[in-house]
Parts: sequence; structure tokens; C-alpha cells
Amino acid sequence: MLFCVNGTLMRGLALNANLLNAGARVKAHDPIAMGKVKLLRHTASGRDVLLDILRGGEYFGSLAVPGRRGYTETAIAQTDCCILQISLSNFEKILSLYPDVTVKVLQAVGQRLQDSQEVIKQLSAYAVEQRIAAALVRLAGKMGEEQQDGTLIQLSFSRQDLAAMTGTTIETVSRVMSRFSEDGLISTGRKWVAVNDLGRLEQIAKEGAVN
Amino acid sequence: MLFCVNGTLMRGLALNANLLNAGARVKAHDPIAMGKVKLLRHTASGRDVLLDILRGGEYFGSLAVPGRRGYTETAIAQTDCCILQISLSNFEKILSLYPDVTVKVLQAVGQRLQDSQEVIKQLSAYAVEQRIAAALVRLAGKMGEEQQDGTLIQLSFSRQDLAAMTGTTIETVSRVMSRFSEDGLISTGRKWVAVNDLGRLEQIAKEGAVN
DNA sequence: CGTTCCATTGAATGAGTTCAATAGTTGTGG
DNA sequence: CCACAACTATTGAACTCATTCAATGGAACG
Repeated sequence: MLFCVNGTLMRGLALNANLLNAGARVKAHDPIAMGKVKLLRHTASGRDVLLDILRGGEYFGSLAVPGRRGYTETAIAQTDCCILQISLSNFEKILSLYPDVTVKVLQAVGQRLQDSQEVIKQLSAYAVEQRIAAALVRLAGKMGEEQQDGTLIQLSFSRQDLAAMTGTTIETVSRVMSRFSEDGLISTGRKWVAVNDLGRLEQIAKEGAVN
Repeated sequence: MLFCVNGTLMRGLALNANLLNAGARVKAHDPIAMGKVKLLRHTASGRDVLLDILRGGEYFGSLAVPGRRGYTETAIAQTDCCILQISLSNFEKILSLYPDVTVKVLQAVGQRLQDSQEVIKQLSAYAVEQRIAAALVRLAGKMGEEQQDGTLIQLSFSRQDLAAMTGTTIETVSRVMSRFSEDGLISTGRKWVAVNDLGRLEQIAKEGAVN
């Protein structure tokens, strides 16, 4: 979407393609050609916060403002990945040579800013149950594989991940998901979730659970 | 910073300058020439979340990805303001004509994405006291006026605003700030705060209060 | 000088965390 | 193929931090 990896825009550039196994730590600001990457931040207390999950075609890393050093995010390959690597100077060269690319990048970053602000709203003003519902809806839309009886969110996706996405604990996620499961909204197992009733999940995300 | 309002880049463009009183609602995606604007989102439950406070020179509004309609944010003038208005089509024209501007916009948006992600981390993993300390540090850096005995955060800035920034309630903000005040970290009054001990506030933001 | 808005403080309540124990799943090596 | 270890998930009970409800205190403003 962002970088036209198979297309023309990147042709002729000095790109290194890196193949990574799931769990590997990804460095630098690079576009993803294939696979899924978790974007997270560590806290002083050792807790991780899961900011985003990026798919093939998306870009990560600090769109470095010159003069700012150091990566504030950590990226971890969640599936086996192919990461394209591009140096900062080459990246800047592209931006100055191809305005269209810059505009695309801007749009993508703008979209992610919007999304981030939505998450901020969620964390600020919504109950845990609503945040978890919202996270499931988001994941289903972004990562879900359509199945006959619902949308499957596969990828090695644990309670731990959901907790880190919604700013809560594994135990609470487990409790809430048990409830959702009892109500027939989702089916769940070790490292997978299937969304059965997207509509009601969306409703819970917006309005909270029915009392 | 972002748009060189007094400079060359905007010259000759069809810009409307709007003068607004404090409290007025600001529409559309526009650069701010002067004044301060609160950027917020409403929740279904009627609670407001304060996403950012923008100063003269900053840009706000959805960097609309084509095909996405509607503004998800609300902007409110916090002081009297001069807002420059630019149509989306003109904005796109600028971006395609002046690559340098696009890069600057990209950097600014990238920076705000970073900041947003930091807030997400805060909301996810830190206690209220730490978040309030962090918010004060951020505001002091961004809005503070240096004084002999500390940094003054003036602008009509209430407990309500701080609560909406940190995802908590007026009462809790009041309690925490009373504590900070007793410990000599800040001085405070109606609609103003002065930071007296930035270092210790930063420490609290990172590590939590000393027991 | 009263009205209105903003801030403070107290007490009760509750949502979510924490600690702890148990149960199910996956993978490994004998 | 089974037994064991390692990991992930579930569930319970006690506790705690922050919210909520409520009442009071000051500042600003007409």
C-alpha cells in the first residue's frame, strides 16, 4: 500500500531483503514485504505496550525528524517475515525525488495518526470490555481470514498480546473473553480467536455491554 | 514551524485568515497563525478526550486520505486565534508542487504520531499520578513561560483539561495536584499551574512516586 | 452581593489488578 | 507412545486505586 514494493517506485534502489523468523527483533525503519510485525514500546516497569500490528506493504520505524536519534519503538516479527531495508539517506533521497511517494507516505502516516488518536480516546474514556471489543473488531478487519462461520484471527495471537493492546492484564482479557464466548460473540482457543458476531461486538465497543 | 506562514512558501495562495475568539469551534484542516487550539474527540458517553494542544505554526485537521470523509476531531480555540484556511484541493496542489513542503508536513505528522504513541504507552501502563506528572512536563516544555521561580503554564487551563488529557477525572487531578503542591513540585491556582521542580516531576513520570 | 464557575475534600463504591492455584496444550526426549 | 516440562489460559478471592456522589470552599464577574 505504502511502498510499491513489487512495482516501479522502488526499482533500482539499494534495498536489502532480510528474511526473518517469527520472534526475531527487527531493526531500523523499513518497509515490510511479507509477514506481520508487532510494533511495541517497553515501559520502565517492564510491561510492553502493543501499538500496532503491521502487514506486508506497511512501513514502520520512526519517520525520523532530523536531529532526533534513537528508535523509540521496538518491532518484533510475529510471523516469518521479509523485511526490506533502506537507509535513511536513500529514503530521504526518494522523498525529494518522487513527490508522489512522499504524498503516499504522508497519507499513510496521517491515517496512522488518526488511528492512534482513536486508541487514545478508547484508553481514556472506555471500559476494558469496550476496548477489548474494539480491538477484536479492528483485528478482524485488518487481519481476519473470512470463514464460513465467522472471521478467524489466526496469527500467533495470545491473551498477552490483547492485554498489551488494550492496556490491561492477561487475566482480565481472559475473563472478558470468556464472557464474550459464553454469549456466542466469539469462539476462542489457544492463540486464535474467531469473531462470530461482529455487529454486536461493534455495538459493545461503542455503547458498552447491555446490562 | 510547519507552515512558513510569514515566509515565502504560502505567498500568492488563496488563504483566508479567520479571527476567532476563545471558545469558538474551529472547522476544517488548517494551519494556525496565532493562538492556541485544543484538539479533542468526543466520546459516545459525552466525555471529551483532549488529544493535543496546538500552537501558532502548527497544523491540524485530518490529513485526509482521499475517500475518507468527515472530521473525527474537534478543534476549539483556547485563546483568541488567527486560523488560516486552505482548501483541500489547494493543499494538494501545494504538496504536489513543493516537495519540500510535503517533507516538512511529513516530519511534523511523523512527530505527532510518535507523541501519540507515547501517550498510548502512558495510558496503557502508567498510574494516574505518573500520567499527570508527564502531562505537566509536556505542557511546561511546550507552553510554559519561563519565570524566575519556575515555569508557568498559563493559558486558560483547568483541571478539566488536565483530566481530559490524562484520561481521568477532575477530582482525581485535583487530589494529585494537591499532593504535588504540598511536596513543593508545583504551585497552582485557578486556571494556572507553575512547575517548580521539573526534574522530580520527570522522575515521577518515569518511575512513579517514591513510597 | 449574589450568582456562577472552578477547585477541593470526604466517604462509599466498584472495576480491574494482583496474587495464587489449577487446568489445558504443545512440544520434547527417553 | 508416554511422561515430563514449559507454556498459555482460566478461575477464584482479596485488595487497591481511582471513580462516583455529595457537600463545601473560593474566585471571578456582572
